[in-house]
Amino acid sequence: MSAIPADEPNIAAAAILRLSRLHALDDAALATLTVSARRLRRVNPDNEILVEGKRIPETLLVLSGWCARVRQLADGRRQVLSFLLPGDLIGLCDQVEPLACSTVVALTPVDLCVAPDRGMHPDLDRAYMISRARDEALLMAQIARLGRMNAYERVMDLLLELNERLEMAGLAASGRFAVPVTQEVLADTLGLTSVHINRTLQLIRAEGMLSWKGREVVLRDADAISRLIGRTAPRISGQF
Amino acid sequence: MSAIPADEPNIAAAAILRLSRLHALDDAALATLTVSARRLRRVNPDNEILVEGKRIPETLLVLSGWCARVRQLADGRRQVLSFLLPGDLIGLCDQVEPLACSTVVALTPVDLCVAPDRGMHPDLDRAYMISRARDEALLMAQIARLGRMNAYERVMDLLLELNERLEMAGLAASGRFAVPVTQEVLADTLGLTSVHINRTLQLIRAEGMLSWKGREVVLRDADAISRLIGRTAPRISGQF
DNA sequence: CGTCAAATTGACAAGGTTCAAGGACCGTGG
DNA sequence: CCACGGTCCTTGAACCTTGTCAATTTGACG
Repeated sequence: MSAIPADEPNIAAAAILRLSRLHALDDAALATLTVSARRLRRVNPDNEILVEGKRIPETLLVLSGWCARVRQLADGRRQVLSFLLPGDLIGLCDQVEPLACSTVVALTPVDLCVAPDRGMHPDLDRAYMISRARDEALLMAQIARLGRMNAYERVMDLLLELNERLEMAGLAASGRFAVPVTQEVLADTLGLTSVHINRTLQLIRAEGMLSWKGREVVLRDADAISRLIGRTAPRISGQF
Repeated sequence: MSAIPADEPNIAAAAILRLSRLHALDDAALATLTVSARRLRRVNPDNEILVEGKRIPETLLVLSGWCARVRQLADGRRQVLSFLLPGDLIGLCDQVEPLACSTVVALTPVDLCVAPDRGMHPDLDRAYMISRARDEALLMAQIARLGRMNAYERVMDLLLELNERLEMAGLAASGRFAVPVTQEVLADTLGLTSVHINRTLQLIRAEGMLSWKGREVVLRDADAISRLIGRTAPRISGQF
């Protein structure tokens, strides 16, 4: 969590912070990450990073920007399965000939790098495993949201989740963070229409629990909101 | 896929068939599985096999019966995340101190055994990895169902998925299989009420695509239904 | 035959969608 | 610097899918 050379132009800072919080990384692992992050790849909004059914050439690490795993139905309806934020891994799996089971698309300008291979650093491997477990837990949380929460709860719950995840990457503090996506995307995430997302957000803002100006969100009292909607954050391993 | 001793009292047949279809298993792996399956554990309906947040002592293999991964909201609402069918693994993950991120409950009388440890047979390890990837794909399919399908499509899509999964374990043939759960459970799975599930099933039956007597379901023409609702089955690796 | 859970039905309410239009915002080019 | 164009946000009204509540029927089983 220390040992990141201060002179690095740290595009990777958020990603490294998140990974090192999943599992403490030794200097060698940090160095490898830093080196990997130098070879970065930029992807523009709406460009596909992975395509459903195609081979996964390598595991990628999100350094900055937001991506989404999406599934498209035959008639064009779209469902966002999950957001991929800085520090998240794309295409991580133990398959030999892995096929992507969902398309991954950039929602904002995104900086990626190829994630260091497994088997190089035990610490890094551990962080990968924990990351994968959290991914799965997020999918489950998403199922519960879509299946059993109303619009109000879905929005709140998602915002709380984003707050937690971004906080881990140092991208949120005291309930304040950027949500650089349109209400349309939120709608496709929460199984609602953008019209209804809009109305729900207005209701929440009117209640004063939330401010949302431009792309900046501020949750007034995350704990209170958690209690209000009865949220239980996913727990995977010891600390988190 | 052969080599299962014919004299075994084969409670484990379905599970072994499924696993061997995920990845061909050599005789040693089959033998190990067969031995593991001898020490079986019976769980009665509504009993919890894993509890959210508790440690996962060992990976289990479902031999017979249906289980469900469920998430309970604070006010009692319940969401079934996925069904666990014969041949499915419970608690499979690479964590060192893994915590269950969902409760697993028996829906019917269930026979389980402890799954052979990893690292014993390469074939078995591969089957495990593929199984885990499929699990994840099923979660994603579930998200798309809940987020972007209506009641009619949700029911159809779930039945098609169950047909495919049970077929792989030899428990479904030509669209015929048992669904040993109440409409209440289906409702908790599909994010609907049991009343609405009931009405939707009646509609589907009236259209003649489906018969559902007792706990026996018959899909008249699975391919036609697939096309009708624009279903695309999840693909993970080469064959499946 | 009685009992209990599960399935079914009806009437009504509500949450969310649809469609259509107007307004705010922002980068671009003249 | 301002006008233009596009995307996103916002709003209203009608509509429809699904939920709620409560009662009735069915079916399995002792």
